[in-house]
Amino acid sequence: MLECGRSNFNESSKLISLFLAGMFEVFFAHIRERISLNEEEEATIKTYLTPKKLRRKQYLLQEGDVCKYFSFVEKGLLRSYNVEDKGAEHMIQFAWEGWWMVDIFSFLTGEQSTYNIDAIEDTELLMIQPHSYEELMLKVPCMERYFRILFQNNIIAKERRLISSISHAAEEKYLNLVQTHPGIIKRIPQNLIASYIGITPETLSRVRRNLASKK
Amino acid sequence: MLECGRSNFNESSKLISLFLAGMFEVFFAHIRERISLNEEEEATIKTYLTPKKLRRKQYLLQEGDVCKYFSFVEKGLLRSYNVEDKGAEHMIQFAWEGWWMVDIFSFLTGEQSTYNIDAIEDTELLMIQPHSYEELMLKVPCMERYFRILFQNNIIAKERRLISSISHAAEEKYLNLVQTHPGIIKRIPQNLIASYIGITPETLSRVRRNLASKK
DNA sequence: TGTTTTTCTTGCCCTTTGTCAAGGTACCGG
DNA sequence: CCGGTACCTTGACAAAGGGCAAGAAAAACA
Repeated sequence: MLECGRSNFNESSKLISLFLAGMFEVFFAHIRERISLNEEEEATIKTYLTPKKLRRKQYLLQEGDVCKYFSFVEKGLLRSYNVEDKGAEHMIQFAWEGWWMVDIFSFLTGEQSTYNIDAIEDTELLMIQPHSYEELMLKVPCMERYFRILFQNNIIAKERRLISSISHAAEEKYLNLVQTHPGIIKRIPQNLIASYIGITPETLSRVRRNLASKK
Repeated sequence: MLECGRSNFNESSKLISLFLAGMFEVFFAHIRERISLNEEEEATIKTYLTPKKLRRKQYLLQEGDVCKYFSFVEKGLLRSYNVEDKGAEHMIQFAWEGWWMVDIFSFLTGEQSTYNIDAIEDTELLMIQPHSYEELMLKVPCMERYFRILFQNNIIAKERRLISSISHAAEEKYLNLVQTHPGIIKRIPQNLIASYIGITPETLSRVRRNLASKK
């Protein structure tokens, strides 16, 4: 896979190699912000990743299945959520360019997931499986460091969301979200945002009306 | 520090060594559940840890200070919380035997903390400072793995708390907490538990009365 | 471009939770 | 053992948010 730099490439394989290079662009930019890698390590990492495309509304994981992929979003937008007995959906996470998506519990333990993951927009992913995840960190030890740093930052983000959730009323929770993720608002339907902050779509609509009239 | 196994120990230094061994008991048990260590590595790790005792109500961190310690609870019980302008406290985390406590954002960035951390019970800690934290992982690489695994599990726990928080009504949130941390209820005052799940002490009191009458 | 589906807004009413205040209970420290 | 502080419970009322239903607006699709 991905043997670049050979001399007898024709025009079409140049296009393929360009396509493949583009495929990892966001991914390695993200990693290089956190750790440094040499070319050999980059090449090794690539062999552990499986690219995949998802169309809008397509599922990556359904409740009851085991989460077999830790997925990096190169392009597009995913959501994870669970569904109550009564049918209500609760947004757990969104992931767009530069974010990972997974049910980490199911991924690590192999137990059935209670989450659903699907695509809000057409999406391009790089996926890694549980055994590859473990093996990659043994083969390329600095990836252990990368994931440790990734998780540190995720804990900070989750802790902030949690504080907002237990501390504030609907309006403040919404303003908080707009502030921390200004980009989110334009790409994600309002009813999903409402669910993400734990209020109904009607309440969010009213909150936004009040905010608009205040200004 | 901690050079054990010398032949000329007298009675009193035996007592000291026993005391010091007890001091790390919970800590190494916790680590050994996640990774394996040889004696040399254990000895190295010990040199990075500072023991500390806190009395009930004593502060480990106050809002506005920088969080200079990543603290492991050997014995006792800590809480972290922040305080609103109006004076309301919001519990962020509890930590008892086998848990770490820190404002990880402030610890990693050196920026001022918005958290307070204090002791609910008399507490014994093992603390590590930011530069030691980074250095330890370089000297004992499997500690990088340990923290990666620790953070993975913390993410799972935080995600569950978050789902409970955005999905459920007061009663369900309380039952959820009782189920995931049965031990918590006995040691932590009810008003702090209420704050932890984002409801008022009055509401929690009513929830508990309803639950008691249902049975 | 027209049609269908999804998403958003609004009004009305009801439930849940918060607020304030008072009184009781348990626990801690001298 | 006694007094004070912290904690818990209860009631009455207020406010915030949820549920339902209908219609408007926007987006997707063919």
